[in-house]
Amino acid sequence: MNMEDTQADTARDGTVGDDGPSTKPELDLNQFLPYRLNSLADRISQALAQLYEERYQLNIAQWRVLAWLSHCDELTAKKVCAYTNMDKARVSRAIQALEDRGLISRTPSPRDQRLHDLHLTPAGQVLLAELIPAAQAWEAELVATLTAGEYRDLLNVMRKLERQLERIGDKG
Amino acid sequence: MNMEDTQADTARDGTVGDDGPSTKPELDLNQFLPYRLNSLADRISQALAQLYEERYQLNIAQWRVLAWLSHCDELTAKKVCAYTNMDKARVSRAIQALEDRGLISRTPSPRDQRLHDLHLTPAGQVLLAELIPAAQAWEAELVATLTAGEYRDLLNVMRKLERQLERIGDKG
DNA sequence: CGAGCATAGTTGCTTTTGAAACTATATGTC
DNA sequence: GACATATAGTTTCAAAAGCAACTATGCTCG
Repeated sequence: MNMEDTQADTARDGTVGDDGPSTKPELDLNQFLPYRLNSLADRISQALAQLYEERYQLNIAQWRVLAWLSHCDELTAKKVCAYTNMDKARVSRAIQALEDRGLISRTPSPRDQRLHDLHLTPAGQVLLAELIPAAQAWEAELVATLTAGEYRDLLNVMRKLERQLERIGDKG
Repeated sequence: MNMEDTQADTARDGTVGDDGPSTKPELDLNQFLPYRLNSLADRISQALAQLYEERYQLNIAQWRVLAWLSHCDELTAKKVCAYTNMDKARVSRAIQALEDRGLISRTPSPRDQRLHDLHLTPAGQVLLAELIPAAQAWEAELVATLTAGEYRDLLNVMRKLERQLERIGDKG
């Protein structure tokens, strides 16, 4: 943070002549949305993780499986992959860990033996009955300084970015 | 997505009597800001990464070091850690890789032999002269659907969240 | 000055992750 | 019905990441 004696910045307007005609490109990551968004999301994730990591020994993949299970009545590993954009190996390991701990059960689907239907066990339900309100309370505190309008606009803008991202990704 | 024959959902309003008085807590991750933000940031990062990974064989840590170097005249590994919230081992390895490729130089600071001042080599400058405009163009396309106001508001809200995050983190 | 503490950066080690190979089940075609 | 192909999920293996120990330098206070 000690910037008082950085003098090269005086050339920022490109008026220095001896370095060629094209102004040197600079990227201020603090003004660069992908970086800022990633940084913010990282910090939020890390802070929230304390809720489920320390208190319940869950990693983020396990937490996500449980959260999806809390409001999906039929869930498979495949669906978790699709919903969360996580690798199937990662999901597989998360599910296995949760099963080993007795938090979820895994039954082969009668319709298709390749699929395994996931369900919360009573123990899992108990855990979530504690964890979900805590997570919601934490989120409420996080957004406490936002007005209702700001919160709504934020979600709208995020939706816009998601759509635009798909559009960009499609055409390359 | 095939939900037409999931019948357990009929109990969603908590009117089922035999499962206790407290309504089952559900967490819809799609309405949960930490998840949504993380998901969006992940997708953006991943899409952007194609710019510097495929074309320039840079990973995200290396890209960040270069980007900071593009507008910091004095940079050390320590500062990169502070700015980017990355682990110092990760930063150290990124710096080493960049030096091995001749994109940056690393000179012990004359003031303090523990510090190493980082600088772009000409080769590094050439690379950035290509990469930075490409990254900025990509970002511009990403935010193309946002109005100026939406963009400004987004950054403002992100700043608010960052500040609130620190406040929450401080008190636990 | 010198002993003890702090700091910048590197290295070693363990865990986590992701890509790809693999298993087992299902489907489609002839 | 048999063969080719697709899909869900697991396992294996190599690369990446994080923690902690370590090195080297600098600082503080007696």
